[in-house]
Amino acid sequence: MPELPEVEVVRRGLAKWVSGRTIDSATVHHPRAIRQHEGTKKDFVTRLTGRKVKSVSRRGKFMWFVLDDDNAVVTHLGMSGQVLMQAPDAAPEKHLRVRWTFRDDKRAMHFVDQRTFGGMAIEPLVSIDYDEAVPRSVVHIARDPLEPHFDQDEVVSRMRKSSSAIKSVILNQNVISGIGNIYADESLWRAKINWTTPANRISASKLHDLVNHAREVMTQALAQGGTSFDSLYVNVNGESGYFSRELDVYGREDEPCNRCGRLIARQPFSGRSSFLCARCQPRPRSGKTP
DNA sequence: GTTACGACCTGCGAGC
DNA sequence: TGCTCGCAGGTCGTAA
Repeated sequence: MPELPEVEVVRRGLAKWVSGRTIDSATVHHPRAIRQHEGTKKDFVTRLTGRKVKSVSRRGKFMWFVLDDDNAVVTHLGMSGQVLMQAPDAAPEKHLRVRWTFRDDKRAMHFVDQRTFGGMAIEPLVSIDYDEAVPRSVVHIARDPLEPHFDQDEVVSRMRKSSSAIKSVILNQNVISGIGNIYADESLWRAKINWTTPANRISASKLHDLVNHAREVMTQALAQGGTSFDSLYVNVNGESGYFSRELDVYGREDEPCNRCGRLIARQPFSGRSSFLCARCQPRPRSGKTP
């Protein structure tokens, strides 16, 4: 499941392969892959043909190709999206959704997505602060902890205004971006916070601690190429990351806690799962457990 | 304005 | 062996 480290691995790979190259053709193999694009499939293809890719940027889990006409191709990997650089004559993958070829006839770009939660859309770039520009649909996404202008004091302040469970708050991409289910559980374990704790009942220093752990765990994951549980996440060369071996709680139900030895528990959370150590991360005293 | 929850989607494994 | 069902989960829209 691609979260910030996995998307950044893909972005770095793409930056090497496509920056400065001119798109020769674009093919849409599944309409759902461009459902966020405001124009038609023909419009998507026409507007890409002949455009040069200047660079590849990212905020949180959103990534975009900056084109030479001041538009951007916003790309979200969803749950199962992959961007692969393939030989021009490579056979199409079973779940190939969008394909670009380039005028230099070197490797083509394949957007592959089994569950089609991801997608691509061409959008204008909008100027924001610090002389930066982001695609229109990314304006509402908060800065992620790896960005140079990430304002941690402001993020903690926003967190403390919410009465929601802290896990819901750190998964809210409008508050802090890039964190998904895996790194949320890992950060909360490192900070010794129970995921059900209302955010406004956690001290500012503890929330700073949590954000620092989130930054730390995602930086470590990035250094190891991201977290791969199966073939659903790979880099642009089709290679898996290795951080799943370092996870302390996520996916480790009934295994001993690396800190205290108590068995890791799995709890339902909004239709999905939360993993935690009940000893290291005790429930809030008078809080209600969902 | 804030919060909670369902819908979207496909492959895989468990259970029958 | 083959079928059904639950699970995985990021984002968005809607309801409360």
